[in-house]
Amino acid sequence: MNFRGGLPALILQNLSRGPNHGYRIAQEIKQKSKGVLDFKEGTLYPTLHGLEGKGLIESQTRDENGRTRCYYELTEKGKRALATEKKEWERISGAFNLILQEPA
Amino acid sequence: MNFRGGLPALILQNLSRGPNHGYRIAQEIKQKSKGVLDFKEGTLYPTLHGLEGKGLIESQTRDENGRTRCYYELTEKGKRALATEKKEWERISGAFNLILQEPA
DNA sequence: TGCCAATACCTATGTTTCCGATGTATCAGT
DNA sequence: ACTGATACATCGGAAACATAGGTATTGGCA
Repeated sequence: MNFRGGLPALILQNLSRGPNHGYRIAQEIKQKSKGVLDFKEGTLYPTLHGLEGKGLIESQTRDENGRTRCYYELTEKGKRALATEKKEWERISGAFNLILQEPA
Repeated sequence: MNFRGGLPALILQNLSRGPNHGYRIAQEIKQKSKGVLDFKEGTLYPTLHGLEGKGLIESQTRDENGRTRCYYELTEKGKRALATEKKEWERISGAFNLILQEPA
C-alpha cells in the first residue's frame, strides 16, 4: 500500500460500530475493502497502542475460550477525532481527484 | 498533510500537460488543489530526481533570464506509470470510501 | 498422536515519504 | 541596500508502514 496515513481513521470507524479487538479489526478492514486495505500486525498493534495513548480508545482485556482478547472501545474524544479524520479525508481525496481527473 | 504517497502521481499528471520545471510544478499543484496539497522543496526535488532515476521523466536544463531552470518531460515509461498510478488511486480511495462511508 | 494452520497478542529493525532547516544564486520592487 | 520571490539543492529527523521474528492457544487432518 503506497498511500499512508489512514489507518487511525479506519480503526476509529470500525470501533464506532461497537467494541472490537485488534485481530478482528484488521480482518474486517481487509474484508470490507475486498483485500485492498491489508494492514499487517506490525502496523496494527503499535497503532492501537498509540490511539490508546492519545485517549481516543480504551482497552479491556478479557479471556474468551482460553484466548486472551484485548477489546477496544471508542471514547468521546475518539468520536470527535473520527469526525475530524473523515473531513480531512474528504479534503485530501477531493484535492487529489481535482488534479488527477483534469484533462490531459 | 497526513496522507502520503501521491506526489509522483501528481507530478506525472502535471507533466502530461506539457514540459514544466520543478518550482512551477509545485506551485500549480498547490493552486489547483486550492492550497490543500502543498509539497515543500525538501520533498519536491528529491522526488523529481527519483522519478528521473527510474526513467519516468527526462530533464533538460535551460537558462532563462539568467535563471537556471530544469525542465522535465514525461517519457513513454512515465506515461504508462501515470496510468498505473491513477488506477491505484482509484483502488485505494475507493476502498477508503467504502469503509468510511458505511453507517455507524 | 503429531503437525500445521488459524487465532491473538507483541516488539525490533528497516524502508519510504515527507517536513524543516539551511545553503546558493538571480531578479524585481521599494 | 534590503527584502521577497524565484529556482535549485542537500541534510537530518519524524511518521507510517512492512518484514521478520517471538509467545501461546485452539482445531483440523493425516
